[in-house]
Amino acid sequence: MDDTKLTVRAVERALDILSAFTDETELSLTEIAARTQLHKSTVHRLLASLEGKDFVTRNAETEKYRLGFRIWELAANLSQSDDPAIMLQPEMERLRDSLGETVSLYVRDGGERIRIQAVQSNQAIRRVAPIGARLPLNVGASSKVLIAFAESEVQKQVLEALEWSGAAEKQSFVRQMTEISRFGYATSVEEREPGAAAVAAPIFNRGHKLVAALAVSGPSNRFTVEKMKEHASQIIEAANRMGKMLK
Amino acid sequence: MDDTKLTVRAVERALDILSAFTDETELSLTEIAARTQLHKSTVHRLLASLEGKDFVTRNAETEKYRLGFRIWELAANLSQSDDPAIMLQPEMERLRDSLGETVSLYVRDGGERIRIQAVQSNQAIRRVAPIGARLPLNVGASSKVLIAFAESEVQKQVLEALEWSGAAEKQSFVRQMTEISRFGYATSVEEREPGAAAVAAPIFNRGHKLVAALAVSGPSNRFTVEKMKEHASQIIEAANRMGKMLK
DNA sequence: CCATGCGTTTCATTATATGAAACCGGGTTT
DNA sequence: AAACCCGGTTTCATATAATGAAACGCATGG
Repeated sequence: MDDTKLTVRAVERALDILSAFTDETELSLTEIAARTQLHKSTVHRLLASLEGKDFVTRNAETEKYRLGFRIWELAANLSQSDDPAIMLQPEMERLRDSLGETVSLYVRDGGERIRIQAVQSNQAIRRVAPIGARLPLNVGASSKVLIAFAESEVQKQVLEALEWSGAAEKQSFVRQMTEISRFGYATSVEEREPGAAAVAAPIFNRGHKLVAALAVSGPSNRFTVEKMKEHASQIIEAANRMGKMLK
Repeated sequence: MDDTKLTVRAVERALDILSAFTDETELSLTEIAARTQLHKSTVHRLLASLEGKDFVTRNAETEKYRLGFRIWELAANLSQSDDPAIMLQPEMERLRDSLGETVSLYVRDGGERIRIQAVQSNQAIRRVAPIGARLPLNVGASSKVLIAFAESEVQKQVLEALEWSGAAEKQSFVRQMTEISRFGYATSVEEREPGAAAVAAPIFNRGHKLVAALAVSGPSNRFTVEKMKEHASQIIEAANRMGKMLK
């Protein structure tokens, strides 16, 4: 076992303990021990350290542990961050590393969608589209998302833009939209570019307003429909997390 | 050196690193090392652990470290807490342990103030007042705070209630109010109870609305005017932190 | 009164965190 | 270019410090 550890086990364990509080707001020592698969004694010591630094406190009534005020302090100094494109980048990289495909971020600007951030897949064959690119809003997974979750007014506009096309087209369009808003994500296969496929999910800010679409895209032979469905929930989760960062 | 350590040093250090981000949103490894008085190598290992668990990430541009999304996750699950009296209790205990005096929390209800939470000094001689007690709004440090930082309408009401008293009284009252709102805290010595003194600071929620007054009180011989002034900033800080927890 | 469950403490044993020093890469200066 | 500096990263010998089994204290309640 020489897979050189460049991390500190005790710290990782302590952080696991903190992470346990994503599910529950209050946990007893033994509950924590159970969740983290650590021995009581260890958890106790770790909790003592966390409590000493005010990362957790005990509810004097229930004797259980909960997150301490230091988390607030950190979170406070955190939300005032600046450029969303930069803020969201780390999370996008996480997703890229997890799925191995290019991840992009789009916003809607009138009848266009603009690619405001991207982290490239590091695989040999990959989709490329420059940051800042202005793309049509009528094709592509992210476009659909940006429409399906937009205010109804925007949707009306888009529908009117379809004026020239047949009633069947319109109907299909409407059905697609309802489906997307139902499942929470959209897919596209070779819509804008031959050989390219993508999944996209909406990003809502803390005020529940649609602000962007998060898209994962790759070559359609590698990025099959099954794979896309398989990854959808993960992408949606990432989008949710990202949304929480935006006010 | 047998002062039994029931804490884990590595963890404490890691938490110190996290705490460093209360001041700055972005720090480089060496900056952190300087602040925490730890050796580069150690910081590096600790940061690797923190990064692995997504408590910090690196801004891909600047190569510097910043807080990771796990902090958001935690903070998110944190803010939905329920009863302010319970939420704020740990922070009040901190203050009590630091100053050694009884800490109370008051809200205004019409022409009264209500004590909604308290953590007692553990010293022999101590001020006592039961939770839920409804007290007059015209005397006491916390009363003054609850008036001085209230909407002007409330202040007008209180002033009208002083109708019967002389113009000099009124003027003195107004001057006191402006002073309090200027310095951010109020004091009282033997106003409501002989032998008792108190300092109070306002608690504003995240919407900058006055929601409560935080008071520290003790016997006036022990809790002198000098001591009160000395502790004022600490009390104000605690009140600020507590306010951040309330939406 | 004895079981049960939880938090806390002790303690020997060894894994494991530590920090000095060396290393690496990329800028900047000479 | 060579030399230098300055971040970040890795290595490695050392003893420090984290570990977990077990025991303890202390409630609660069967």
